[in-house]
Amino acid sequence: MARDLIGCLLVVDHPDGRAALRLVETEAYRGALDPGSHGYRGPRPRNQSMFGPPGRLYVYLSYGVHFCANVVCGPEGVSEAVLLRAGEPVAGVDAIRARRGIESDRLLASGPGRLTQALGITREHDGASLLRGGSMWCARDELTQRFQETGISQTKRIGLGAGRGDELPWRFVVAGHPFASRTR
DNA sequence: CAGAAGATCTGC
DNA sequence: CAGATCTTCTGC
Repeated sequence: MARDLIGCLLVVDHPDGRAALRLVETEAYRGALDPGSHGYRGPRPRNQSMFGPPGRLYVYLSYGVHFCANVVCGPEGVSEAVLLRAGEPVAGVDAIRARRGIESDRLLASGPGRLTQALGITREHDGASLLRGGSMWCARDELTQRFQETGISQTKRIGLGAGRGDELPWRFVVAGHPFASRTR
């Protein structure tokens, strides 16, 4: 699923206009099977939405500072999710730039915290549905298939400590894409 | 119950 | 490279 989301559009209708990113970097987190997942040790107040039905957002506060957004993928009770790590702005760039408060194009949504800030996603969007009828959704367009075929690299996930599944190749990124996050 | 670490980013 | 500062886990 994390791979399938590469090249998809993430669209958010915000009061100040619609913005969209083309996803270029994601990571898979596999719940109870994955010591790197927030769902590994079962439901908690913070991660409730991970255990809910699929097609919703799980948004959490990272390091007490930045929000990170996941798409919940597993059936109810199974906390599988895909962390959205980076995207290229394709619509609403002015609104995105205003929210980010920077000039550089490349840094607008290249990193999980930057991506949520770019789209105006906060903890209030935790549990929000990406299915029909909501104010945010995922979509494919004519370019999505190209991105899927252009070359998707698979690497270790970023920022995990040793023994937390840090060797697993569950990060997906469009090879060499300038809007991907830095690999540190 | 206190301390530490964590799916990060910015500015010094 | 330190700091910001929320949530969860571990050890005493």
